[in-house]
Amino acid sequence: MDRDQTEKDDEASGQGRPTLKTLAFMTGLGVTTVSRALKDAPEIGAETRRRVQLVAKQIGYRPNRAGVRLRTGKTNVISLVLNTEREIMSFVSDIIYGVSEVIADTPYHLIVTPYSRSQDPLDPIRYLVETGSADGVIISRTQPNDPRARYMLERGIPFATHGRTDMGLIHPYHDFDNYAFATEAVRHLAGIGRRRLALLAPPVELTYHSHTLNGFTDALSEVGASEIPFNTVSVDHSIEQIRMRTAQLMRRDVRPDGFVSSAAAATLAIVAGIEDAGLKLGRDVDVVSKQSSDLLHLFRRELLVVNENFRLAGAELARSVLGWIGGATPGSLQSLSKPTGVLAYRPPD
Amino acid sequence: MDRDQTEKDDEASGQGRPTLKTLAFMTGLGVTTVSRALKDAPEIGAETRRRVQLVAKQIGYRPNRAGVRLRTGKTNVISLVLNTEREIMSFVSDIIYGVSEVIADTPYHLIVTPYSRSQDPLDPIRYLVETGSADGVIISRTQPNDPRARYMLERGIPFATHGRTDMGLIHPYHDFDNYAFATEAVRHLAGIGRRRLALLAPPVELTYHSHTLNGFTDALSEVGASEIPFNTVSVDHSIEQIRMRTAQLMRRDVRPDGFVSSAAAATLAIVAGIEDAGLKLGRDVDVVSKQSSDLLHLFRRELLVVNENFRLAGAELARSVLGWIGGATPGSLQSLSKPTGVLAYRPPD
DNA sequence: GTGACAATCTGTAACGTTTCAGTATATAGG
DNA sequence: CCTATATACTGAAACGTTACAGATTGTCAC
Repeated sequence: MDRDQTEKDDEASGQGRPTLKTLAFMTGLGVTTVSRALKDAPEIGAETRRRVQLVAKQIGYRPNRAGVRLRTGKTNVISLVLNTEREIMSFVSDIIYGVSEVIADTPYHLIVTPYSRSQDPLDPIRYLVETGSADGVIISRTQPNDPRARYMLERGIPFATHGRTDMGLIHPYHDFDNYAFATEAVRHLAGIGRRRLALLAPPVELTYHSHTLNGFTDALSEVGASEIPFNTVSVDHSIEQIRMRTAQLMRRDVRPDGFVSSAAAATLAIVAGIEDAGLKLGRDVDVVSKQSSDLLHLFRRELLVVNENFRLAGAELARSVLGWIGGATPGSLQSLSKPTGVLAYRPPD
Repeated sequence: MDRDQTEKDDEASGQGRPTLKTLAFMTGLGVTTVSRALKDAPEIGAETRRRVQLVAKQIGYRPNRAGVRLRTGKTNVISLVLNTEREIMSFVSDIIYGVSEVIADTPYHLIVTPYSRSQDPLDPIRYLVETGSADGVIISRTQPNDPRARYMLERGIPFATHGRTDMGLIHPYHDFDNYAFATEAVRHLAGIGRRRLALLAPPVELTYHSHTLNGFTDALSEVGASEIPFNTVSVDHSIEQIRMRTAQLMRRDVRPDGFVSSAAAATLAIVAGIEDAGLKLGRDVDVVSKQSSDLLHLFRRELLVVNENFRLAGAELARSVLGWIGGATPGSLQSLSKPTGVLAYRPPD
């Protein structure tokens, strides 16, 4: 009956990962005190605080995530939700790096939550919310009336969207100014004498479709050019389809002498289609394209390009989510990035 | 003094997420029994087991990850460790999707652990291992003598490498057969009359550098062609540098009439460099390139390409790690993928 | 010397899970 | 009828953390 209290402390100096108990043992303090000292609670003596923090640093103490998560519900996780087949390749890579960059010196981890073909985009969101798997969520492929944003807004879970919604609801977002992109593209094409323009737009269901389209048509009437409809394909279509449709279009009597393309890979297809029809880029037709990495000018010197920085988008989105988690007001966490360093430039003939 | 026992059960039917306690309350069983019934433990009656599992399914019970992790140490997390600036773009995206595909119907989550410029590649690994943040790890940019693999092998944490090591240690890996790629490339070039070949190799420190180089030189002597050294740059160099060096090389007296390139983006730069020097692809020189998405043939019809499937690599790597976690022997979890559907084909003049 | 009060520190309980060491109940063996 | 033994279930403890409700000092006013 007398051996029960000496063994109670469980060899707190053991070789496993240090815990609060280890620290308590080493400093001679209680676990509670150590816990509070580490988070600068006010009722801990200044010297004690310093002492605890010193020891903690020395032995490389790191709070156990599972312990914190179980006790507080805080996961220290940001989830990036991605569509497995429709997402642009460079987007995935750059946005991940952008997010990483921002959360690097925070306790946050980035988890990637994919959803695949034919699955309801709401599924992964429901999963995350129901299982409380993340403190914050980043979604892309945002729609004007986005059920995911609505859902998360209702449950009060912090999130940020890549692209805006149009539901009269306020939430953090980061968006590229596709309206500005389209207008600048059209103006530039008009400036070099192009009059009949076609737009390879984003898929209709996404918000930036209308942004792009509005910019395109507004600028068209501003410069007095006309539109050659090209809405049987979007940037979501396969390379082959876009190529084929472009070739078809270019063989018509009234064919475009200028293209505006919302994605780099699609632009490759457009150019291929143009050349399939026996026409020449820069002579018969000019193409302005968005790109996210500086490669299109290697493809064809004649291409006119505008840069969209996905890495920046990732960083901005991460900042927004963290801001919301940190208590900032959602309305203050919205940002729009202007077409940067418009590289559209035509080499002299 | 009498109100203390009735409230003890904590309103287990409450509206929060269902827990084992909720299930225990609903079935009238003990928490322990429910826990064991859910995992098909032998000492639970057949009917009880079915009943519990039915109720669990009905109310959508999902084990709390933090609870499991705290109790058992199992994180149900696979970590993909990536270099933030050197990783190939399409690699990141495809490998993530490949991994996702495999872990989709497992309880595993994918977390991305980045490391950046000038940081010791061992840092993120140490972090993961020390904090016990993952049950399994996937690394890329594998070196012949890879400290990361050694480290994880020592600590007994399951991992898989993209690319092989050469340390006499056995561990799961997935690799593309770059030796075969290089030999096939050289043979093909020789077949169309090319005699002086240059190789744009992977960075020397990575294992697949020597695989590629060996395949290249072995095939060179086999076909009796000669090498034009081009080792001042690797696929890790910037587009601009590769372009410039290529142009320099092509202006020399003895210049290559064939290139083998280990990466698609680098190939763009090589072609640009060739054209900078006033030469023509397909006439003065041919280029064989690896690619991971089917875009290079759009860039220049004359390009000869071999496909490497990163999505497959991701899936294979995930399977390996899960296999190791599941108790399989590391030696049985190695795979090598052959150059698939070698598209190297020369359009007739 | 007593009471009040601030300043510091501490034990206990709880988050949800699994494991350990049982406790009942029934069945069979002698 | 009593003891073994298998079957089916259960409570308590523990993983590491934080919140709550004290507990122990010392200081100061009166």
